[in-house]
Order: sequence, then C-alpha cells, then structure tokens
Amino acid sequence: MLDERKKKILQAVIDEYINTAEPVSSNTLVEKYGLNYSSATVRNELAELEKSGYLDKTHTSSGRVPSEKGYRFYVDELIHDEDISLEEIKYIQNKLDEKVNEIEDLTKIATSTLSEVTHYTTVAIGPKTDMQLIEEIKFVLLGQRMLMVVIVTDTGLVKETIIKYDEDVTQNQIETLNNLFNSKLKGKPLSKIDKPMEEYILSEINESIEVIKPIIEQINKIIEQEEQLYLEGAKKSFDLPEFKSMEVAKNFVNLLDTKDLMVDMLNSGVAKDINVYIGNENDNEQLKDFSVVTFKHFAGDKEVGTIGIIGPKRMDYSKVISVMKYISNKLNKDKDSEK
Amino acid sequence: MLDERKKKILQAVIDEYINTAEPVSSNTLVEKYGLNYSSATVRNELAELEKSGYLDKTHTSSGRVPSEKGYRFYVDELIHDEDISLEEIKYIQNKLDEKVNEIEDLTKIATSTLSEVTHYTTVAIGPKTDMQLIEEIKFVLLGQRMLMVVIVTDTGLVKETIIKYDEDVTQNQIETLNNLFNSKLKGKPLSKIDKPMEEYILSEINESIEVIKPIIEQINKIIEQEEQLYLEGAKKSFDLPEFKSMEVAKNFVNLLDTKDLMVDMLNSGVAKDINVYIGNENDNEQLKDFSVVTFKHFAGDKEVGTIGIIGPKRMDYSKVISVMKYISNKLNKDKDSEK
DNA sequence: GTTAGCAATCAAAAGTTAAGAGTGCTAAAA
DNA sequence: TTTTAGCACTCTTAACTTTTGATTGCTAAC
Repeated sequence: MLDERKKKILQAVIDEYINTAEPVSSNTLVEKYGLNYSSATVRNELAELEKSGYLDKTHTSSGRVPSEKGYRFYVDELIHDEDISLEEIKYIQNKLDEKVNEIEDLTKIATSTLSEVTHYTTVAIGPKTDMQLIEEIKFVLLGQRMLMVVIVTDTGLVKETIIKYDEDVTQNQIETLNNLFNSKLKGKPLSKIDKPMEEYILSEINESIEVIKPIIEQINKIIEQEEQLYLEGAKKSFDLPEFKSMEVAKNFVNLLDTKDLMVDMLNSGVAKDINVYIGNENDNEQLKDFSVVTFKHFAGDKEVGTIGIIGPKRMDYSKVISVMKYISNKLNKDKDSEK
Repeated sequence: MLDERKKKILQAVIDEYINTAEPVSSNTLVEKYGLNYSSATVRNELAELEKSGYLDKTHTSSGRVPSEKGYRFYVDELIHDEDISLEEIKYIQNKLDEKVNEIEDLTKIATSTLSEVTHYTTVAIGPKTDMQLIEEIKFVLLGQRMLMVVIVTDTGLVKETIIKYDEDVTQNQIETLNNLFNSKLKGKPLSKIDKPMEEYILSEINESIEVIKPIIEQINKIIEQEEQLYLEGAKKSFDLPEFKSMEVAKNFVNLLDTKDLMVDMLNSGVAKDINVYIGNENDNEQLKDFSVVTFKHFAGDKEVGTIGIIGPKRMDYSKVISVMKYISNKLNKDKDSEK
C-alpha cells in the first residue's frame, strides 16, 4: 500500500491535473501544494508512483499525468467529500423544489441542474416502462374523430397518445373500450400488451378491427418509444482543453448521438449507488477516453430514472460525486416523504 | 448585366467551390467544365467578375471564391432546378406517407427527412400557439387526485398537461370545469387565457381557488412553452471542411443552442415562399458566416410549422431548394387533400 | 533519507527554405 | 477586336532546422 506521503503527493498530482489539464512537474507540487521536501525528493516519489502504475508520463522529460489506476485510487480513497458550496446547495434545492406534476419532468430538471452545477454534459433516461404496472387506461373522445388514450402506471408515469379516425367514434364505443382494456390490463405490466394479448383482445370484442388495431399499434409505440433520452449541456464540453482537437470533439458528438450506447451506459449502473467508470472501465470501447458517473433515482422502491455525467477522465470527481450524492438523496427523500 | 459567358463561368466557379471548398483556378474551370477558351481568357473574365463583386480572392495569387453577391446571383438566376433524384423522391414519399396522428409529428418527420436527404443541419418549430383557436378543452380525471387537461385547437394541435392535487377531485367538479372553460373559451385564441380572463374565471366560479389556480398556471405553461425547437443532424455539419477549425465548430454549437436566435431565424421568413438568407443577409450578426434556407408548412391556410436548414454559405443551394420545394409541396398538398 | 547540481531528453515555437499553384500582364496570333 | 502563349511575380504550404525551455533521472554530497 501507499504510505501517507505518497498518497499526499498522488492526490496533489491529480488535483493539479484536474485543474490544469497539463502534466504536473515536481516543482509545481512543491510550490503549490506546500510539500516540505525538495523537488528532488518529490521526483523520487513520483518515480515510484509511476513504477506502481498510479502515474504516467507523456514523454521521457515531461511531468506526470494520472493513470486510470491513479484515478481509481483517487476516487476510492482520496476524494474529499462534501465538495459542494452553500450557494450550490441553495441553487439545487431551489430547482428541485419546483412543483412538478410528472416524474419525467423531475428527471429533466435534475438532469439540467446537475449539468449546470458541474459544468459537464449530462444524459438521462426515464423509467423502464416495461417494469411498470398499469394502473388505469382511459379513453377520451376529442371532437368526433379523435381518440386519446391515456395510460397511468403505478409509479405515476402518464403516457398518452392520439388516434385519428376516418369515421365518427361514439361515446358508446369509448365505454366499451374503457371497460375492456381496464378489465384485461389493470395491474398488469406495461409490457403485457404483446402479441398474444393483442389477439386475445381482438377476438374478445365486437368492435370492428379498424377501431382496435390502431389503438394497439399506438400503445405499442408508446411502450417501445420508452427510452426517451435527455441530454443537457453538451456544448459545455467543447470548452474543455481535451476538446481542442476536432478529432475528439467529433468523436464525442457521435457518442452522444448513439442512443443505444447512452442507454446501455446508463443502464449498466448498480441500483443503489453512485457508479463511477473511468476510461477503460466502461463496458464500451468507444467510451475508453471518457469517464462516466451515474445514479438511479427512485419513487419508493421503483426506479424512475437514471442520470449520468459523461466527461473527460480528468473529471472533477470530487465535485461531481458530491453534487450527485446531494441530488440523489434529495430526489429519493422527497419522493419517500410524499408517500 | 452579365453576358452568357460570364454567367457560365460564374456558375462553374460556384458549382466547383460548393463541391470542393477550395478556391477555383482558371485552369480547373477549363479542364473540368469544358469551356472552349484558354485559361488566359477565363482569367480575364474572372478578373472582371471579381471587379463587379461576384467573386473574391483569398490572396493575390489564389483562385477565386464566390462572394455573397455571387451566391445571391447564383440562387436567383443560375440554379438548376429539380436537383433531386428518383431515389430521393421515393425516400421522401415513404417517410412523409407514414400515418401521423399529430401535426407536430409531421413537422418532426419532415425535419429529419430534410436533414437526411440534404446532409445539412435542420431546425424547426411547431405552430405559433397563440394564433390558434381553442376548439375544445377537456378535463379528465386520472385516479382520484390527478387531473389531465387536454386542449384541442382548430388546426388539430393537441396539448395536454397533468395536475396533481393533495385532495380528491370529484366527477362533479370535472363537469363544472368542462362546462365553465368550454363556454368561456371555445372559439377563442389560445392566447386569450391571460390575466383578465384568469380573474374573470376565478370570480365566476364557486370552486375553491386551490382547484382553479393550478389549472390556469399549467395552461399558461403550455402556451408559453410553445416554441419547442426540433433539431436534426447537427453532427453532420462537423464533417464539413469549414468546421475543421474548432473556432467555427464551437460557434456553430452555440448558435444551435441559442433558442431565441433559432426561433427568430425561423420566424423571419415570408409565408408562402422558400426563403434563402446568405451570410450577412441574415438579420442576426452571429449568422453572418452561415446560410439559412427556410419554409413554412400549412394545414389549409394555417401555419403549422417552420422548417429551416442552416449550413455553410457554400451550401448546395440547388439540392437544398429542390428538396425543400418537394417536401413543402407534398406537405401542403397532402394536408389540402385531406380536407 | 534528503537534496543540490547537472547532463540528457524532448516538445513546442520560431525561423528557414523550397516547391508549386495561381495570377496579371504583355505582346503576339487569330 | 478577341484570344492566347509566355513569363515574372506573389503567396501559401509543407518540410526541414534551430532554438528555447521545461523537466527528468542520476550522482554525489549533505
């Protein structure tokens, strides 16, 4: 294990590198971080830290740069918790206390707040719809030929869609639909509206196929479309020094644009934790030059969203994790106390 | 005015520059564009075109580059219409023929199709809500404490929102709300739900303020939130040679992120036309290095959306305008025939 | 165990040169 | 009068060289 002095030096190197994005020299460490040793001594220590794999060099005579092992150690052992100011807390509180009628809006607000406070790019997805139970399906007639279907789930998620018909729809038909769908689907998971169920409903009912078919189609569309991705603060990343190469910038934009990748990334986290993936720790090859930090938020014991930060490996983990912890707690606590 | 030969040469220069993004030399013109003159003759013509302001040079001994005046002349006089292939037509038809229940989805589809076919970045906004007339307001009870408000306008726009209460809402109250809001607001423009109207409604009704207040708040939110901006194909622009400088790329990202600017840009167009703004022709200073092409689409005689392309001044105007014309016609025709 | 001192290394900036693409102009040809 | 060959001149770009300065690793002394 690393002795205290090595830890202190490692921490200083990483802190400095996170700040400046420049390789850190022994001199800088002595001057800026008040180490009571000469640069030569520090150099010896740096050489050993490099040998044990916590640091790297960009070339023989350059300063030191943290390795992924270094970042990992930093995140696990060295991080200064509670790196969040009073103003930031106030700001977050203010944002999250806004009256919100739909959970999805809460996820959205949390996502943008997180980006604003950390200055990194954030992504989020809503709850996985297929896990949720149908609490109510409601059919509403709008005008003569427009039907709105509203589905409410047990977590309070509300999804709606509209269907237009070429012929008038009667109030009677609406009643029939309400009864049929509710009696068959209430309490079932959203994913239940699958092929067998579809056929069953079609066989069960007297209404003409032309009325029912588009309804089931649209409902399926809602369920499939589940993975709505929220993205916030993408442009902030362009100001980071690692993005001065067009190469990296383009790569990043492509990443964000690859929905599947983002969704996988968000889904890979463990439920009750803040998950940190540094560079190659990410499942996906394409994320090897980035770090990702994610968490899931809950309503009671149901997941209602996953929010993540994607940024350079040289991320301000301390701030990111502190802010995330705070937001995470606040989201979960508020939800709990509402019950 | 320009004689035929000058026109031909100007067109060749611009075509070539649009293709290559490199200054065009007299030699290239002779070789690639089958002009029956020597490069020296062409050089003389180029010099005159430059003197009249249609062309520029990047330095004394460089090839020629179109000026904004050159592009303008090109767009007004030289463009080869119908620059759209059969496959593209098929592709567009296919996309636009998808069954769509909401106008906004149509705008979305048209926006992404436009971006796919032209390979430029497209932006769009939906209809201006305040112009639209309220056809119906419907209140729907979801569960015991959740109220959904649905507003349908004369153009078929459907907006809905959800309000949660701390106490149960009765079916009776729903009826009252339905009656009140419909009798007061049906046929009125959406923007009518303003302060005086709000007070009037509050005074008119026996229901407690706690029930009505949030409803009006939410409805106002819907109306204000009107300007939902759709953005498609932003990353495509990053492959253009003019974006190899991080400077320009960052600038572009910032532009796209400035919603007001985008909205103004889209709104500035003339209703029934395809509008082309080249560089400094744009109202906004920040767009001076870009060209913008927009059009509005209609349902009957009501605007239901504005779609625009934003790209380099060296834009393939010919293709862009052809594709836009096609999509525009198709959107408007389809809507008309539906009636 | 610590540190001063110094050669060695290497990136980045500045400077130099050479190559080549393109123009404008002149004078001859059509 | 119009067109064109020819050529000097201009200026960018790429390649190569030099200089500068930051930083290290190592040695020997403290």
